[in-house]
Amino acid sequence: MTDEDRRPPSRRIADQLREQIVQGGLKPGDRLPSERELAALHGAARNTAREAITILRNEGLVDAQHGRGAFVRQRPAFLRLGPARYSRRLRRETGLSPFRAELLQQGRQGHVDCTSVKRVRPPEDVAERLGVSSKTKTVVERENWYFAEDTPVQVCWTYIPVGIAAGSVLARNADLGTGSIYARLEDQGYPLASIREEITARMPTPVEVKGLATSPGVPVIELLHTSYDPEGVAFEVTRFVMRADVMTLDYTVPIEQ
Amino acid sequence: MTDEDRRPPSRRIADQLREQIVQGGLKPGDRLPSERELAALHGAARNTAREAITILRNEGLVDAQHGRGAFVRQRPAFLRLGPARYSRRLRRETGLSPFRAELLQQGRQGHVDCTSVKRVRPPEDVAERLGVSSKTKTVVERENWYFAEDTPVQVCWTYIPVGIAAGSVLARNADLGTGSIYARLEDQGYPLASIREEITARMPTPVEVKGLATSPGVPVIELLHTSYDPEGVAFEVTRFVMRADVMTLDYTVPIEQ
DNA sequence: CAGTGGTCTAGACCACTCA
DNA sequence: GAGTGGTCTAGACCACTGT
Repeated sequence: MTDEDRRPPSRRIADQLREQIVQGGLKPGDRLPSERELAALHGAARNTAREAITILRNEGLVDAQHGRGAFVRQRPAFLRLGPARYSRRLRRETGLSPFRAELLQQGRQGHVDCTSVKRVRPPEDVAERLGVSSKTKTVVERENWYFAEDTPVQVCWTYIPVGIAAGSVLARNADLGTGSIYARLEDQGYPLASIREEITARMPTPVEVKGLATSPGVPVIELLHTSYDPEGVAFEVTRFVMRADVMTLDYTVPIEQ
Repeated sequence: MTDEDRRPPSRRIADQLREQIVQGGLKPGDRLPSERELAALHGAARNTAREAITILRNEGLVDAQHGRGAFVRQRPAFLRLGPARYSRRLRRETGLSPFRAELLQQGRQGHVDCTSVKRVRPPEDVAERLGVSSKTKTVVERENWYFAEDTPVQVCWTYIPVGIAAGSVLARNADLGTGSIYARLEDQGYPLASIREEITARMPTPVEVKGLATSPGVPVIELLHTSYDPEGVAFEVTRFVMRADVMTLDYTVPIEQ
């Protein structure tokens, strides 16, 4: 009656499949009926069955694979990133970068590829946070790709004022050594005292879909990180783009009275 | 040559429109050519032009309106939510809830609707954080809808152990009074000392699309908030679901040495 | 090879918006 | 009423995956 029948067929088919997924009749990893099967089953055209599956893909519930079928999406083990990864103690004890240290704590493995280091004009929002001009090449940009067990999970671009990076390994694409980037920034006279992180989410661009091996229906988290020294001077900004399906951010913050 | 021509027509049309959008030839709020116009323009079927627009919608770049056309999406003014909104000082000075206090600071207006208060069995993850059983009705659940200038921006479900809420206004759907929920929790002997927030993003469910008046192509941020008293006892958990297109989370966190 | 999803065509009717 | 997006049909060919 009522709503049930007013729904267009593609919605009805989608709703029915979704029901089976959330109820557990279709489990993560299970294959859905093929588009042609679904169409025959519901007395509809194949495009209509296809539209139903598209709806579920856009909700992130289903993952279609060319030539294989459409599958109930598996949520990979979640990575957690919290501010604890920036602590000097952790850096000293493990000698690792924040990302790898955090992964290690969770009993996982990962690596980071630095794909480019160059001097650039900073984006507007980065320039603002660093207090430098966005008109000229005032910063060093380092591009990094992060992998957990060989699957890409995030990209980032780190911006460091030229005055801080110049002459140090920070301005070159070379091994950053023990303790990674924050240890080198400390060497330059900028110990990390506090961070600001601004977070939002959006759909990935086509480039990001390719690079992060994600699929439509999976958003990305965009995080703008700023590092401050004990005097409150911003000395580094990083823009992260993370696969939302594998990432949880985790903040514990004292509340000022 | 090469890649340009191997792309299917729908992609080519989408890429071309995207180019115009990011270059600025098509500005936020501008109407795209109609599906029929696009089809004629490219010598393709209407469905092909439509597919191109669907691609852009799924990227969150375009918003289609039945009977009116497809428009380059306007990013509404961003709301910022930071931990500062939980400070007792702000609560005392304004007498407002964290949400309205934060909005006020940004020169904006909003309101909150509490749509239900009942005793329930807590979800697994909530029970875990509160240290209560998820088998029985150990918590009071309060559902709230948040509006900024009359547009819905987030929903949340707040869970308070029955032992803390019972007998107080927290267990009833009534005006919470000056300072709102955290003032009442303080009255009950639980002043807020620190918070933990766990953040991820995903596509909205159909119910959320309807309730938050968002459209496909706009993800939601899911935030699990836990409140701790000075002894580190968790006394309240809230699950937020926020429209990612209007929301930025903003954390400033000291780094432990 | 058969079966799958990816894409396209050329129509059709409906529901909505706006003048 | 004209124009828009929303949905559907019944075909077709391609590209990919598996056996």
